[in-house]
Amino acid sequence: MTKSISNQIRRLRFNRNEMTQQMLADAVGVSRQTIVAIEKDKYSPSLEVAFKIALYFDVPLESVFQYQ
Amino acid sequence: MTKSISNQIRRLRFNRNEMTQQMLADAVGVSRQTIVAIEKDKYSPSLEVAFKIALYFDVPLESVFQYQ
DNA sequence: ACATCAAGTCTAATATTTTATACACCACTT
DNA sequence: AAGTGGTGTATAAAATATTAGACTTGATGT
Repeated sequence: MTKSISNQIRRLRFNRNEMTQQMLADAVGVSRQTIVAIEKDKYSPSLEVAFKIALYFDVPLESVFQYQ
Repeated sequence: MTKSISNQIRRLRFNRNEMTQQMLADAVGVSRQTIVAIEKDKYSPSLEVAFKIALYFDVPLESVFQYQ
């Protein structure tokens, strides 16, 4: 029953314009390492970074990140 | 244009069962200080804590936290 | 074969969030 | 007047997120 956070960032990147981690990092204003770590589920981001990513992709936060 | 995060936790607490900060903290599994700090916009929470709060109130994350 | 680019890993430093503790303030009750 | 409960504040410590740098690997192109 231990819930965890998953995300669709990789999918969104490729659906977008095949954008690279670096491009997304720049667009969102974080480092590439942050994108790598989140994609690989090394840790969950801050709410602020989560919102920035959702805003960039222009989708609701819950379609980027799932808590289950 | 500097966006920031606001929240409706206080409103939700009172609409719910007039629950106290301590009750919410216990229900969500964080300290009361965390609830105080978030309510007072001292910092924005982790995505995980944000999800836990939304889950507890049984509302979408975006109706607890707004990024604007 | 060499160069380049995207992605993954590692480590160490910095920044931010979370906790614990203690105390002050206000409203309410006895 | 004294006690209680809910909230706000302050501080320092612990935990977690973020950054920067260097290096590796695989794929692709010249």
